[in-house]
Amino acid sequence: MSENQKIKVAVDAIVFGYQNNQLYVLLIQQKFGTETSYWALPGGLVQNHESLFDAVKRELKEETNVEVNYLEQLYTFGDNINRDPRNRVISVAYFALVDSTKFNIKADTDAEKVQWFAIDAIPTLAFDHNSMIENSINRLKAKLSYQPIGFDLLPNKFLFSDLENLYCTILEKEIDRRNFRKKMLSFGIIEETNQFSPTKTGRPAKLFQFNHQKYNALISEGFHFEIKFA
Amino acid sequence: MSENQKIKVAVDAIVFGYQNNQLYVLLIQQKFGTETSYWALPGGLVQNHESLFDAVKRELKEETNVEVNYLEQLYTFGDNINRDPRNRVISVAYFALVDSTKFNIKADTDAEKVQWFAIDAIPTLAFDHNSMIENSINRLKAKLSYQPIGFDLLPNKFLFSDLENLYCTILEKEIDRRNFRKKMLSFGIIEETNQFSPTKTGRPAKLFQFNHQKYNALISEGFHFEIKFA
DNA sequence: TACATTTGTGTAAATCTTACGCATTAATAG
DNA sequence: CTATTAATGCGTAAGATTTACACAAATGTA
Repeated sequence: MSENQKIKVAVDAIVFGYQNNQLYVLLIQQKFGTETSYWALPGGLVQNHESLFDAVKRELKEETNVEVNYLEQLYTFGDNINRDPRNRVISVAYFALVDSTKFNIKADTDAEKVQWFAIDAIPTLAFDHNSMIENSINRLKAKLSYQPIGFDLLPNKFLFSDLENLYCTILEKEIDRRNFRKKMLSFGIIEETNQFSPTKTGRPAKLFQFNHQKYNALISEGFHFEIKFA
Repeated sequence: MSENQKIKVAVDAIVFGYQNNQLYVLLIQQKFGTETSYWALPGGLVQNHESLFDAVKRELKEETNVEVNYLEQLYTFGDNINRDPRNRVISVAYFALVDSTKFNIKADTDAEKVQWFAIDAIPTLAFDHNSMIENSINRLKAKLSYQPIGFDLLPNKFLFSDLENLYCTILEKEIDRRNFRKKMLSFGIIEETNQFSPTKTGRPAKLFQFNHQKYNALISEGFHFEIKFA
């Protein structure tokens, strides 16, 4: 029983972005390794004296040049003991949300290519990365209803219609515009700016922004965000 | 950067039980290791060709003689790189719910002692196990409202008043008995048996049971359990 | 036989959710 | 410069859910 443990620990990041009414995932193609011909999630082995959290952030920066807004541990994949053909590797997956318009993704040290993939056009990936993504989409969907994380996918200032579309798109549901707006505003965590958007057509729209402080204050009073749809 | 990775992978189990209107956690005292004087969560290193899930179940069985009802991955603790003074160890924590009346806990191969501790009387534990427990209590509280997992802490057949007390105790809230019952029954996942309880005093109470099949059927139709309190 | 104790049940008020349509603003085309 | 198009912004009534609340029924015990 006490043979030496030879399990490797990796981290992987599922980074979501949102643009043009579509949800995207950030993928890379590795320079080295056994599966260089497949696209894969950014990630890699954890260093001996590095926290898991730091490891994901490092890998992301190194491989894609992205720095994240919202990062959360998703799940540790370690039940399929052959998930990586080289060694026994368990992977701690993190999921992240970013404003994808803000980044200049570029393949760096360890990656050959980096690219945003629309989530309904993801190819077959290395290892078990497809199922990791599945998994995190479910988490994202669930969280969207009970934590105000949609904002992390949007620019700082956004249109109400963008926010609404984001919810529609990700949850794959129709939403009543009036009820959505009423509910969202009722929390008091979104404030209007006095800027207007450069819309292409139709009545110009106010830009709104999420008020983190207000939200944190509410949270500490026991407030619980929740938004649902028919 | 590419020095050999020397990180060990462990699993730990936070096993909850419920008795006498109190929530309990199962703890052991280790026979070997650096922290034999502290109580600790059952757990240990994962074997090379064993899934994480199998590892927890094995450790639990070996150390405490408990086999679980409900087992779920909680979180992977790996940010505090000195959490175990011997080596860099990351631990994948699982949380479990059992009907504690059903088990005959006994210290086995690797454990010196095993004991249920009421959660408001937990001593200072080995490693970062206190915070793991904190963490899982929060998860338990949250889950209780949106998954019917309370039943896993109770015997197969239970009194409505037990179920109610369980919710009160864990959530630390007052609950209106009538509304609770009405709501719970409205889901149609609990059925009454025709047995009555051996209560010590007062009107005898019907025994109820959770109908797993019914619940699964509902789930696959998109049903979402949810029970909240003022 | 009355008392203590616990189970079992219904209803009205208040709150939250849903459904739904029209006026406003600006750009564009005629 | 006027009419058209496209999007924003707003309110109300009906329905559903949640909350608050009290008394009768069944048993054991003194």
